[in-house]
Amino acid sequence: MTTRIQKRNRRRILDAALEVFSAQGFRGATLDQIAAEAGLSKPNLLYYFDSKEAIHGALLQDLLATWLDPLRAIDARGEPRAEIMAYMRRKLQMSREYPRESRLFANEILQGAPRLSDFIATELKALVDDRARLIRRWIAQGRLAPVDPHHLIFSIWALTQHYADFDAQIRLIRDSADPMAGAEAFLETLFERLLAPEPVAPPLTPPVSSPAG
Amino acid sequence: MTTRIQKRNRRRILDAALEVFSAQGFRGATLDQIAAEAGLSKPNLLYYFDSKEAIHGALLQDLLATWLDPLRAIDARGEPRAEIMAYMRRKLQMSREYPRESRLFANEILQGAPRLSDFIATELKALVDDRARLIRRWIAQGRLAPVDPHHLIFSIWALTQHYADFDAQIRLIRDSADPMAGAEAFLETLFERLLAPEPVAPPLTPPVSSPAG
DNA sequence: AATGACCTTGACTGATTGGTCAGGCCTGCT
DNA sequence: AGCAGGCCTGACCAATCAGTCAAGGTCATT
Repeated sequence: MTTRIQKRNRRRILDAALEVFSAQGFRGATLDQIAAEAGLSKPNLLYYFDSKEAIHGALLQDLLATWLDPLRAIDARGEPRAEIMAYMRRKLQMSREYPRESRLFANEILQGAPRLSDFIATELKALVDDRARLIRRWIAQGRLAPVDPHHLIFSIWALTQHYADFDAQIRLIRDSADPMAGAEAFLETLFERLLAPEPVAPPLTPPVSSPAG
Repeated sequence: MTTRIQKRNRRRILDAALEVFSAQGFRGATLDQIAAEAGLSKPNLLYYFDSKEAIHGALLQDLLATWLDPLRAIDARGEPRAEIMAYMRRKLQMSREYPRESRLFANEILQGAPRLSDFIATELKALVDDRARLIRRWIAQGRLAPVDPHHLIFSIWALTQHYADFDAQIRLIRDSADPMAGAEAFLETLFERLLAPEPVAPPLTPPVSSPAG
């Protein structure tokens, strides 16, 4: 059973670890930093978690448990453009509310995804492929502009996570106190125009002169 | 003066260091790794460079010397949409040809840009602000759709660099041998639709009933 | 082939780091 | 109050790391 103290200290440690790992990467972070941030001693950290790896693994597990939710929430029965716009908005919201988690993830991928390759190759890939099929169906129905579904998903990831992952750069370039100001409106315009089915010419039935069935 | 051997070994070291730093980050990389990758002994590395910091600094300096070129090359006299499309294509080309440099940069920004804040706050910001003014002028002339220039630039960075920085993830999701296949066509569609001035209604002169000058 | 500058390295050092451990403290229960 | 479990820590260890150094090897020039 888990005591009150355990619950509190595990939470403290994971929060401190998220702060440090997301800012320094796995190898750059030290247990001393995490211990200081958590207000605990280093041996005490190791009383609650077996190792540095274990702390990091627990963080990743927490993250992955909800990482796919926004993508999963795309509803096949909804209106295509509204569904994708809502997905983009959910991802942007995640960047705003959980920038440390986004950077933790980015750090892992940047280093070649050594600890995430299994998750990505199985769970994430399966979900993405499924959503790509759905988008392709929507396109075939003429309800979305014909775009490559994988690249569409990647573009949503890239654009939304950029605001969390490259926050330091954006802050230095924009004078605004809120580096994400205006981002949502911009991305809405961008994806509205990308996905609007209007500019798509209906499938041409070329004026056939040859005898057809 | 620099001898033939110096030139060769410095190049070897910087190439090895780029490989290791871009994959592991500054703190994650070790001189032993770099030495092994370069085929030199660790003391020999330190014969050519004063310290680990010095190697990393030399890499950043090399990178920053050309990092702004694509943005600088936007020509105020050119056709607005063509200029921005060409900029996007140059950035994508950089991600294709120099993914390690892109990841080196991304690593730095992710960690809060400790070694780049000066460059970003001065050189990069000045150039971005200048380009933003140019884009705003183009928009005022009705030659581009009205979009926030800063977000437009950020979106080009996000979308193009994503293919280099998140390469590991993309590889695992796409079966294609070339993770960037189709990226250029997709991004061309995306930015064509975003920037096309057509959907923009001309500035409304509302049917005024009150006396106007 | 001799000279001197340049190049290379094994062996080392001090600092940092992840992790251990024996012992002491606190907390909740009776 | 006393006790048993869970909780906490100073001191320590072995491994790893950036960086040093003295000594020996190599190269171009004469």
